[in-house]
Parts: sequence; C-alpha cells; structure tokens
Amino acid sequence: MYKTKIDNLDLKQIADSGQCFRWKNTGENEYTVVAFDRALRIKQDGNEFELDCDEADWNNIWKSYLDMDTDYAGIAKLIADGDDAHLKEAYAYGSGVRILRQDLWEMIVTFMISQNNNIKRITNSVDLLCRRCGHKIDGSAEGGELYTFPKPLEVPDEVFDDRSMGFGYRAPYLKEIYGYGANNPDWLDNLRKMSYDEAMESLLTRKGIGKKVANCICLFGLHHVDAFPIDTHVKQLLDKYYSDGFDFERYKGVAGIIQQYLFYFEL
DNA sequence: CTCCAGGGCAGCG
DNA sequence: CGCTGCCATGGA
Repeated sequence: MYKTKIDNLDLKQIADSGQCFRWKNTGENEYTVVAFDRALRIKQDGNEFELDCDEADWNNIWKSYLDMDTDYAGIAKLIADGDDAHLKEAYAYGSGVRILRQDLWEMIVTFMISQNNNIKRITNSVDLLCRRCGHKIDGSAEGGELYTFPKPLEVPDEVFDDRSMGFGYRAPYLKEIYGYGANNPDWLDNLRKMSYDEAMESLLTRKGIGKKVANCICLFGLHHVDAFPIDTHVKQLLDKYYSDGFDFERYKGVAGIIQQYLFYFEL
C-alpha cells in the first residue's frame, strides 16, 4: 500500500474522459487500472490517494502513468489568467482530468477501433479482445478477472474474422496492424523516438489510421501534448464556442490537455 | 424507421 | 486538392 497526495487528479473524471477503456469502477471512489501487463487498485478521498502497490512500483511505473511530471497547476494558472469563459467553465467542471501516459500499442489498436464508434461499443470490443487473447493478470479475481492487452503475435487472424468481437468494418484494419506490428518489431520504439510531426507521418501510412486517430495515438500513447484530436464532438464544440477560431498559439505545448478538458465537458 | 457514435478510404471532379 | 458514399453495429 502506498499513500500520496495528488492535486488535479480525479479518478472518475479520467475514467469517463474517453481516453482509457479498461478502467473499472471497483468500489466507492475506487478504480482498478490495467496497464503495462499490471493491475492497480486506486482509492481516492479528495486529494489523498491509496494505491495498492509498493513505493518502488509507484516510482517506476504508476507515477509516470498518472502524468505526475506535467505541471497541471501551471495549466490551471494559464486558464485562469486567460479570458476564455467557456474554457474556464470546462476546467471548473473537469479539473481532475489528466492525460495518462498509456501503452503505445494499446492506444494504436484501441483508437483504430474507436473510429466512427461509440465509447460503450469500443469498451466492449477491447474487453472481448483482452479476454480472448490476453493473459490473466495475477491476483485479479475480485471484481472480475483482468487480462493484459494482446501484443502483436498474440492474436490469431481468425479472431478478426469473428463478427462477435464487434469490430465491424474495422476488422481488416486491425488484422493488418497486428501483422505490421509482428513484422516490424522496432516500429513502436522508433515511434517513441520521433517528433510529433514524424510520428504523425509514420502513423498515417497505416490503413485505418487517419488524422484524428493518429492524433489520439500521439496524445495518449506518445504524450505529444500539442496533438489536438478533432472528432465529431470537438468539431461541434469548436463550431459552437470558437466560431472565431481557437487560440492554439496561447496553449502551445499544452493544447492536447486543453482539448481534453473541452472534450470531457462537452460529453 | 432514421440517426449517430472520439473516422477513414476509395472514387470521383 | 475537396467532396461524397460507404463501411458494421447497437443504442436512442
């Protein structure tokens, strides 16, 4: 058990913010998080957190995952000092939203599934995929068994042909990316070394990854915080509240986080 | 019944 | 280039 205080972090807000599809609400103010082939139970009481791990795991894994190295207080000040009334309202509503540093492969596959899809169906497909092709994580009996996210070579082709997975028309894209990942084992590490623009270019060469999905992968899987994914909701919100244009220049370097506040508020 | 969901692709002009 | 129709699927 590790205890710590964290500001600008709300488990429920993050769980509902549409960036992670494998968080489970396992109790009052308690979530079970699955990432990097591990599970972690987190309990929140205000800004006090109890994490079901030791201090070494916190320092080595979860501290980074929860984006403790980003200055969220500074972003709060940037918003407060500005004159964007709608953004201030959005921030007041979801100041506990963060951009998690999630597993890159999981983000690639998950956001390919997400295209022209809804969060409930995305969650269901991801869950079915993990259950069928991942392996069980130790000590995950209570609150349902937990599984790792299937890596390349861990998903047989027939899984993509199975209609009950709910992949719909995206199934061939997923089959292709799993094959590409298997044949190009250095791809993920190379992506991690690239700039935002380079990563976008590499991602866009894959079938089923367009501009929006590539931006989500850059933001959630590579932590390129300037990535600003524009989906149907963000497009609507930009039209509604920012018909004169959004001030990307002011929020350069944190635009992706701002986008997430706006997105979460719009939901 | 239609419309929509954290879109992208191919086929046009 | 931009525009359009289509893609599979379940819920509203």
